Amino acid sequence: MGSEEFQTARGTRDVLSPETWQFEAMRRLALRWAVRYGYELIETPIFEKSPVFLRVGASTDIVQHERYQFVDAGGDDLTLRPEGTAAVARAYVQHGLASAVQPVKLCYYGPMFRRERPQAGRFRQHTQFGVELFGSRSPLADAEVMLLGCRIVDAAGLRNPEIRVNSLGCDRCRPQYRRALVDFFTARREELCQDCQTRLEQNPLRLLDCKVDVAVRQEAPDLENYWCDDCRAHITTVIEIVAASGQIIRRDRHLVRGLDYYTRTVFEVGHPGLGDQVALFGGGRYDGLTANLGGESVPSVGFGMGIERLLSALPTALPTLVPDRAYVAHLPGFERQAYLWALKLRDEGIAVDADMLERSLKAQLKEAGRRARLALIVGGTEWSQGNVAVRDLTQGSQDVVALEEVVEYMKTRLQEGEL
RNA sequence: GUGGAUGUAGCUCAGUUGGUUAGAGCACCAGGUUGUGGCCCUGGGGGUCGGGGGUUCAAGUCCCCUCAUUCACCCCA
Repeated sequence: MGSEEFQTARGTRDVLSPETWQFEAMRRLALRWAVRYGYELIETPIFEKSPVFLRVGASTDIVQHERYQFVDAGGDDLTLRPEGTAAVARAYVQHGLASAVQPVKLCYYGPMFRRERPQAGRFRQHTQFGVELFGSRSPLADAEVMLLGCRIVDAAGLRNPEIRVNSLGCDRCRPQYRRALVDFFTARREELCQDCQTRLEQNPLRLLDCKVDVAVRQEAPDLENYWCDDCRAHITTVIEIVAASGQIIRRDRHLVRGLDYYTRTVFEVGHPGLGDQVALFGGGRYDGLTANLGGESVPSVGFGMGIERLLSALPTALPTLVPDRAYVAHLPGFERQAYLWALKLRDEGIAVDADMLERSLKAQLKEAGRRARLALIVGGTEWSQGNVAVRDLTQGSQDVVALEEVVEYMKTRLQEGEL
């Protein structure tokens, strides 16, 4: 097991083969769909100057308590990114993408860091795929990002995902609702749990999704009755478009989200197998974000998707990208010839292994049987006649092939992979 | 940050009311077959019993602390 101090840090883990290939396949799947929907790929650093995140989520748990923040040797105050949106918005402003052709549709894929207590589907380092659509205030934009997310989930093998959606209103209507909410809960303060009493002061909207005070919250005023005409029209249209596409969507009047930059639309897609609390992906609209980062105000929508969660929820593994392998075994005295053949076959595009432990033919074939589909056996009478024995390790059959035909023979017998 | 459960070989786990050198299956290596894997047989390597302290003639086993894992809460992907 090894010494404790030399193990992965809490909430992090190694991913070994074959699981690594599942991650790789997932990444390709997500990017493939994003490209179909017209997105460009962006990569931002995994750490940013701390103010980038502080500015965007000052009141949220993930930047208040869960930050991996450090001061480097030069005195810079830096933070490992806890989410993708702030960083991508920062890049949008920094590179003047506001003057590019709108809308600007970007997607990203990479690790995120939050110092949380690990548990099922929750890690201190996890991988997110996300998209951000800048420059459109149309309900079509909201619908499009939701639908893209659902396509990826569905294509990965989780059929018929269900979107839960809500509108938090805008600068005009949300303050009124907020006041009504505070009034309502203040009057019934004694009935609230400890957490909710503090939420009442810090983030009243959060009272809506408390799992303890379900009875009280049922009676709380509904956002729907406070939406202004524009907000009402917006969320209504979003739901109509998504539904018209055949995608399941329903409003959840208790859905609010943790990042406080959201305006109007917020949404989540969960999965029963993961427990109802955790979302596969979630996001919303954040019309004021770029303004907070020193740019002009640009309407935008996006989501973040938890890759570890999605992979662990899949009923069956993703198709593998790994090609069939071959193994070049040898009789005593033919190590060098065998190795040269392995090199030649690799140059021909075939995945090939060869013995590096000076093992017996028996041991070589044993290893080959575990990791390869075909084994070449170099040496002996076949070799002296200009041939080589090729053994099919799944069937147990064996052919003698002329050396000049080996490459072609192998290519037709082995299934190619994407890697 | 709060609460519960669990830590014995690479993996999955036995280990009787505390009692000799801590076991099995799988995996790994070698031999049986000096030109052929998968089955079978034989042998082998591999463990500070998570760590520290305590009780005891004696601790994997009992007690305390600690660390890790895990589940739930908080929050979130």
